[in-house]
Amino acid sequence: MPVTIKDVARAAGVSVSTVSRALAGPELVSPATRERVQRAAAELGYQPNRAARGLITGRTGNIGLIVPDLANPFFPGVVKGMQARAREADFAVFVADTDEDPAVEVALVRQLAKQVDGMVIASPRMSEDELRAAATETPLVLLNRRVGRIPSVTVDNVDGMRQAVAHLVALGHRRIGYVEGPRTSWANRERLRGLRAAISATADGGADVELTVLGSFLPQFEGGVAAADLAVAAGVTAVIAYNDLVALGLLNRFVARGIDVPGQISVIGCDDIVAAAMVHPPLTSIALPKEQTGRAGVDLLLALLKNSGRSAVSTRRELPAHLMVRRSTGPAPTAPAPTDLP
Amino acid sequence: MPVTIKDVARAAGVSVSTVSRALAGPELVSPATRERVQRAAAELGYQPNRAARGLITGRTGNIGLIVPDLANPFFPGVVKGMQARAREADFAVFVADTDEDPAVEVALVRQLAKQVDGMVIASPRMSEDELRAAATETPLVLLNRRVGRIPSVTVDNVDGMRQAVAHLVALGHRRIGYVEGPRTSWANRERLRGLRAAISATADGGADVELTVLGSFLPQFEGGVAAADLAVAAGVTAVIAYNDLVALGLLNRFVARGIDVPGQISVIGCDDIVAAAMVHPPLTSIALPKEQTGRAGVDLLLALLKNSGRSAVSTRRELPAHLMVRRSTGPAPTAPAPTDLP
DNA sequence: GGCTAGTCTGAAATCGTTTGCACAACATGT
DNA sequence: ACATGTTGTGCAAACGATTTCAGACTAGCC
Repeated sequence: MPVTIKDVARAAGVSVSTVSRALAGPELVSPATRERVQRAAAELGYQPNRAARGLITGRTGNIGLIVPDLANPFFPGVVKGMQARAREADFAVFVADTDEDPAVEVALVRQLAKQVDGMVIASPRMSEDELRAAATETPLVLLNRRVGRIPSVTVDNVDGMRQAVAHLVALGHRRIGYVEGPRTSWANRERLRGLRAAISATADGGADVELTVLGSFLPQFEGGVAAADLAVAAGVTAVIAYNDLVALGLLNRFVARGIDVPGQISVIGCDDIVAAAMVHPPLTSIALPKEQTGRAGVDLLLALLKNSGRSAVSTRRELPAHLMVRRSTGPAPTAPAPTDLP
Repeated sequence: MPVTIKDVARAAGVSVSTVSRALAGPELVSPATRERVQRAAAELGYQPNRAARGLITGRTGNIGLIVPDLANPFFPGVVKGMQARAREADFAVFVADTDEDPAVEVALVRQLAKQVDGMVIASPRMSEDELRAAATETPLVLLNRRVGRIPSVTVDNVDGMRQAVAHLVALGHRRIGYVEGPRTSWANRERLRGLRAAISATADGGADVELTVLGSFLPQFEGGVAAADLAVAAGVTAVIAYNDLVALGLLNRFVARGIDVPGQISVIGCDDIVAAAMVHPPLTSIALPKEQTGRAGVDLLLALLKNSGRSAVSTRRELPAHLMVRRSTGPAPTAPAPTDLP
């Protein structure tokens, strides 16, 4: 029932090899036959059988994406970007979710590797060695993380933090808290580094800005809820959270305790997930270009596949972050720090 | 480099046919050789080449999932469920996002159909005829929608609404609003139907409960923001929204206008997305079993594939909904309706 | 012991495509 | 005219599995 290359060959009055060539490399056949073949193929609605092609070329036409948790609103954006770009290049995308479990992650990479030409993996959890090992087995692009010479797409966390700090300092904040995510997270370390750099880059060399690091906490809503009280106890006037989920947890707990945001304490998140704009007050957040991250990941992977293993020309992409200022940040309170509140 | 069936055959001292049989149907070979072959396969780490298998069997081992918008937090849950169930059955899942565009949807179904053995589609937008047509071309399971005899997984929206109405009525509410989603959405019609049924099922036959239908609105945050003022103007004491995104929009606008929730007006959403529990006040919502929906979708599809087209035994699954009561609903205000407020 | 039935196994065909090789046709340079 | 390239095309061999068919062997029965 399905139309094969033979049908096209018969219809065009040529051999199957000619059909194959006419459709693959336009240079390999005469213009006349190419035309004839292409018309025949179009008329019959011919679609090459991917299994057959894959069998001989050794390629699947698929790429894999591994994310720790699809329910984290950061990732759907990335998936969308990947989809779009992959479709343009006639690739299909397998998405796999590891439920934040590094063991599952490793197993999944193994399993998926057989079914795809390469994979993009957003994995804060896997160890560097495991990643390096995986990278030797299959073309690999890392998202939001750098390990050795493995191609990666990252966001300029340091600059994002610079913007956040500049914003807070301009508002008069001098006692800033940072709620850490998982210590093993590359992004977490990077953000902390950026934070410190940003502070020492302020007007007075950062002398009068005090940074309190809290954590680490789970990168989820509950983590933020748990961290909120510590932030209050620490007497900071502004908190920057590892990500938006944590920031929402903070916000939630502050409201529950009757602490005014941003009147008494300002909150900044990271990722700019959709929910950030939906809460009250709307959350100021460091926006990461999610879709672009996905697209760039595919781009790098495609380049990698083209060079079939040798390191691509541009093996790293760093994307800009930018601060979305909303209502959860405001002037620092002049009154005593919220320590002595209910 | 990769280990093929030949390698296993050589290692086990048998022919490739025997290896194939030993691994596929344990009954087809003698226990002794089966044992030998299986050990050899395990030792070599043999993984059958899916392209080769697909070429001869005509199956890909993949299934497709089409969703309107991955950024809608309802879907990641569904994806997770599908993933999990599909992996158990040794299938891989292609996920495609249509950006809420019915045209893209149709094109995508066509394209994807060639690459998968069947697909699960959550499509409020495609027309019934298009869906019927698609169903003849490839095994298909519908999510949250029923069309003719196409297998489907739905949630008991009617019962969900019954619970919501019972909850509100018990709290003393008599003037209830419903914010409609897209009129073309099957789920929207179903929910409205359930709502009406639930009201006429109340103690007094629904005589003193008044339902105001508002809309329709986009099934997104902005839709809720837009609907909020209408709800206030209509003088209802409780609003049920088409989904949680809309409900969050309502909540947001109410807070912005200084209207107390649930003091002056109660809000109920639908879907129970993660963000529902993260806002203030936490949103009462009709929870749909997202992961289970995904799993059930795969189950039905697998059954469909086994019967290779003929209608499966159980061609429909209806899953229960249940109301998650949180803080956005409370006793109806005894004071005059909020109409005459700022 | 010979015939039949049953159980296991292997050889070979097959799926639809790509690609190395050979060959034909024709143009080019001498 | 002949060797030499160049260009376009077809034949046939892969790729790695499944599956049909037939053969080998064992066992059972008269």
